[in-house]
Amino acid sequence: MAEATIRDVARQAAVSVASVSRALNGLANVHPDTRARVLAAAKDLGYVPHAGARSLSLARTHAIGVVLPDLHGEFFSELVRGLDREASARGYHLLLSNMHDKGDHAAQALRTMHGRVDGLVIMAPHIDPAVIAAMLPARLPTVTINTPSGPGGNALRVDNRAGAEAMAHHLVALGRKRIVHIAGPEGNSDAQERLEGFRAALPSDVELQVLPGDFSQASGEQATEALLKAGDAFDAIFAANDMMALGALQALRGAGVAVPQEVAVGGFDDVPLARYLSLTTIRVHMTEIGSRAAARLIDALEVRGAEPLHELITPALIVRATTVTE
Amino acid sequence: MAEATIRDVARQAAVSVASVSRALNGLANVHPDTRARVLAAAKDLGYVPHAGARSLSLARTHAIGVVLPDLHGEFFSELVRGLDREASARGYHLLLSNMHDKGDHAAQALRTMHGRVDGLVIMAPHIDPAVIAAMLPARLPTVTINTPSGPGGNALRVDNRAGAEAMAHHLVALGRKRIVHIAGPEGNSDAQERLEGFRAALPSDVELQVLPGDFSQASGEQATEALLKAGDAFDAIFAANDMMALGALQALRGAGVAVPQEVAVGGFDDVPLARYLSLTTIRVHMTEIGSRAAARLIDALEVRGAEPLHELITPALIVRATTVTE
DNA sequence: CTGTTAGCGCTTTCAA
DNA sequence: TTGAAAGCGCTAACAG
Repeated sequence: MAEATIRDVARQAAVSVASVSRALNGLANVHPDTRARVLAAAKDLGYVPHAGARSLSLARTHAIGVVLPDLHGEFFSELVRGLDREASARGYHLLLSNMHDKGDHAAQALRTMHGRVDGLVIMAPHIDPAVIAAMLPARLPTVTINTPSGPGGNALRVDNRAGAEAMAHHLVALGRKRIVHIAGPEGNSDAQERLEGFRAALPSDVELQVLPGDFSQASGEQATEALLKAGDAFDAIFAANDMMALGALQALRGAGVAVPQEVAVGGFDDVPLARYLSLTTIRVHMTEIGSRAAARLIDALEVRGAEPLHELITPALIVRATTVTE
Repeated sequence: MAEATIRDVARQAAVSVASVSRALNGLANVHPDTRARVLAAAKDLGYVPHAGARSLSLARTHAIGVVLPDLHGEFFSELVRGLDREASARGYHLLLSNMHDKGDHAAQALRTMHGRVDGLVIMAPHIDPAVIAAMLPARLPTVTINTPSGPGGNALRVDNRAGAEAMAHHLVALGRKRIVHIAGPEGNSDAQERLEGFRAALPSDVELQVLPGDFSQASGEQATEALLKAGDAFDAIFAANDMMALGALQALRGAGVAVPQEVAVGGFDDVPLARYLSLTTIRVHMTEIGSRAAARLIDALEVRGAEPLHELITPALIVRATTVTE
């Protein structure tokens, strides 16, 4: 026996499919008796509406597509949690699609979302906005997260610049004069903005040395080890993200360098690990970003004439033991 | 102008919709010229197939539903990453649905998946399997993860018992005689199995004290503090998961108790934090579990006559600095 | 209040 | 090799 359809219910209740649809969807114009019969028949047959068919008919899926790069664990789950919280509260599902591969596979993934979702949340700090725009399935409402986009469309962005500035002011206020920045990957706009904001906020009497990194803990460790070997003097490290800062911390510890007495260390993101290890950092609340993104998208979907909006989220400086002693 | 449909393409290419369908899906029986015209027209119009309509027609969505409880961050992302890796490699999407609420909302979430997904991966260590079975949308292929299910249907389970036994043997081999177990939540089958396996593996000359916990770091910390206050002697703590073990560690450190000299500490899960903090634990590789679950489900979906299978995954003991000195 | 019917966009017999 | 048409399961006019 196949799944019961609306027609089976109609037959069993001896009414038309239209009445079943109306009864089940709680429309007003249904006689109580009819409704009762329909409900009974539906329960009897274990009828479950076919969401796919419903979507096709309504041109509404109540699902939102989520396209993410291969995020570090904590980031990923916090972001998805935020998205899910808002989405499910408002009756939407999440359709996930990691964008690990290069452009080609990603474009493919995006295309297959057409007709499955009502809108898209897309995060791509490492991809040219023009490329993204080109892949987008036509007029699908979209909100981007941390994408270096021009105007037009909804966008949520972390104010990396402001965050990095806050870190700069903090380190300078501590009297640090020879500061090292471990940068993120080249093409990454977050990384770029953090570096620029940091550099711009340093007074001229502070030396800044920039080392390459790739956001991985290992790269932070290596950069720091190289630094130590080179014998250059420095009194602070600001890594473009927490994982690299933790790597730096490890290298310093291994070399017997006192933190924060000799070298202060700051990161960016405030991953759970950072709190645990008392790392001074810039807090980026991914859960909140996720729910805001979902909220904005759903608003755009449901509220007619919702204006596209660019929202800049200012992250907060969290001072912990890697920059100050108690 | 609305989205181009297959009909627009047909008109533009001056062929029937059937030919468009055949051409676009790469069927053999299409004249090269026709195919070329269709491809040109499709590209010209920016045509993207409507996945929803396609699904309805094929009775195949190429999506798998994922129903999870509110997992701790690292768990969640690792599991989802594993699922996604396998799913996207085999051309499937993931439709997420967190099961935070009690049964009612969860059942609702499950129902709305009917007609949107081809199968379900469901994880619910805290819910009665009978309840789950009752909510399942009819004959939807399903694989359960760590669900205390009876036979029937696909199931992946971590061998909690074996893991806990390994920990017991390890602690006993270290000569520990007064061991404390901080347990997980009452209704949770993982927690239960870990306790049972642990208890069963301890020789009679070892004292075991069981304290309640709820898998949160705070509960591990509190339990340990209470223990210290009570003044009972103990030389090892085995927490039912890593987060509680970390809480215990913190409490011990705060009280100036030497780990592992005075008290050895073990956890369960091997979350990233555990590695970082050198916690002895039992490794549960969630990424692998995720991809295996997806693989099994897709096999069941695509391979005719794939036998339902119960797979027991044995986790490994990872010895680190909280139980042995180097 | 209820039933009939025409789609939603696509695939797939079945004939030609 | 192609086209016409039925149909996937549901909703929404439009008549009664």
